[in-house]
Amino acid sequence: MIDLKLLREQPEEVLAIYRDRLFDGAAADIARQLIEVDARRRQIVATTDELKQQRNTGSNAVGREKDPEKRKQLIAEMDGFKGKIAEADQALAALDEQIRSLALQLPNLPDPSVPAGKSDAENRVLREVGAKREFAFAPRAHWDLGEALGLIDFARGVKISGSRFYLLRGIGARLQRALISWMIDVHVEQGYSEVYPPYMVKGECLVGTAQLPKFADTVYRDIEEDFYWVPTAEVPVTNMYRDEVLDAADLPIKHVAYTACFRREKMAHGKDTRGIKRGHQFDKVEMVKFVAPEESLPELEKLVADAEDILKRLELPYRVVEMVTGDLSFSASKKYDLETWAPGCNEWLEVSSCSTFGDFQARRAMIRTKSGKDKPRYVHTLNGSGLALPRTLISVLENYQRPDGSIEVPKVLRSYMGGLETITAPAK
RNA sequence: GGAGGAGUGGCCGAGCGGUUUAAGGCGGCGGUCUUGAAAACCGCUGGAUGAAAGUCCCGGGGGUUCGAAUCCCUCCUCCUCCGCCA
Repeated sequence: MIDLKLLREQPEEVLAIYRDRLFDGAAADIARQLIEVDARRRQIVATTDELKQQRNTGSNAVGREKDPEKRKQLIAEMDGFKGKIAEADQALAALDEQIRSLALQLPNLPDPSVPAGKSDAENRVLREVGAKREFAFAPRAHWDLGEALGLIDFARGVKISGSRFYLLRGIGARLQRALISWMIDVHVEQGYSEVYPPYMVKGECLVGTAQLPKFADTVYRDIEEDFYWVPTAEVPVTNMYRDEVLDAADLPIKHVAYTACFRREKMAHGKDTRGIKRGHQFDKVEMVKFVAPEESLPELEKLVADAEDILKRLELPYRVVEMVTGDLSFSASKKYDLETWAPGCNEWLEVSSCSTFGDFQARRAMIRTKSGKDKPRYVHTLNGSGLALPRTLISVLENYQRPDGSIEVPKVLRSYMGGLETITAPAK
C-alpha cells in the first residue's frame, strides 16, 4: 500500500513514476482520485474531532455537576450533538472506505535502481551460470521421459481432477519428495528457520500480501468457511507477523516453508498445457524474509544467491534475469527471476522469482519493527522461491537424461533417494 | 456439534455507567548510591492520526446514553466438560 503522506506531499513526483516508469496510466488515475478523497477526508476529520472534543468536555461537566437541576440543564445543552457526530462519522467512514479501496488497487512503486522498460522483452539477463549440456542425441521432453519411466501419469490426473492435473508415481513422486527435503535442508543450513504453515488462510492474509482485492480471480476459495487456498507459502508465512511490532534486534527474520500452491491459472486453453510446467496445484519451497528497510536491497541479493545455490548444487544450467519496471509484479519493488534451461522442451523455465516488496506488504499487513524508544517503522518483506518443484523436476529429468532413456539422479539427491543413482524403466 | 466460563497496555491484574488523561505489580530503560554488581530509592516506560490542540484504540462489529472498558445485540478466539475424529 502506498504511503498516503508521500502521495499528499509529493503528488507530482509519484504520478510521474506511475506514468513514466511503470507506464501505468490507470494507476496514475487512481492516485489522482486518492489525492482528492484524502483532502476531503482531512477536512471532515477536523470537523468530527472538534465536535467530539465539545461533547467530551460537555459530558465531563455533567459528571462533575451534583445538583440534579443544573445537571438536567447541562444535558439539555448537549441536545443535537449526537446526531451531528453520527452524521460526520458516517461521512468519514465512507471516505475511509473509498481511500482504502483506492489505495489497495495501487501497485507498488519500483525501487529507483530498477531499469525502466515497458515489457518483459526489455528484461536484462544478468548472468548465465553453468553451460548448457551437449547431447549426442535429441534430448526428449519430460512428458515423454516421465511417461516412459512411469514417473508421471497425465491421463489419470485428468481423469481424477481435470485439465492441468497429473500424478507423480513411484520414483517420480519420490524424486519430488527428495527435492523438497533437500531444498529445505539447504535453506536451513543458509540460516532460514523452517515453518509448516496452514494451506488455507483468511481473506485478510491475501489482502496483506496483495493477492486481494485485485487478483481475486486467481485464487481458490471455500465460500462456506470463507477460506482461501494458498497460492504460495508467501501468504501464510508473511502473515505470521501481521499486526505485530518486531524487535529490531530480531531482524532479519528468515523463514523457509514448503507448501502445495493452488492457482486458478485462468488462461487460454492450449497454452503451456503440455507437461507439468503449469498446473492448478504445484509444490514450492519458499523463502521469506523480514528485514530493516536499509537492508532491503542487500538482503535481496543474498536471497537470489541462496536460491541460485540450489541450482548450482543440482548442477543445472540457469540464468538470472532482472525485471524492468514494466514487468514488475503488482507488489514488487525490485525483482529477479531464475530460469533453468530445459533441453527437452527447449526453453528457459522460470523456477524462482525473488523480490523485495519494500514496505508495500508491511503497510497492508501492519508489520512493523521498533528499536528501543524509536517510533515503530514498517519492515521490508522479501520472498523468493527456492525452488518451484515441477519445473525443477522438468529440468532434472531433461538435463540428466541418457541416450538409453534412463535418468541419472543428481549427486546431492542420492542420499534422499535411498542411494539410487539411476532411474530406469520399471519392470512391467 | 452440545453445555458452561473468559477475553483489559510487553506480561500479570484491578476497574463493572461519570475527576480513568485505565489502579497496582512484573518486566524494560535511565538516574542516585557503589571500585563494580546486587539491593534499595527516584524517574520514565503502548499504538494510529495531526504542525499543534485534540481525536481514536480495553477481542472484532453494531446499538443504548449527555457520557460506555463497564449495559444490550452479534461475530471471533481461548479455557473446562460431553460427543465425534486422523
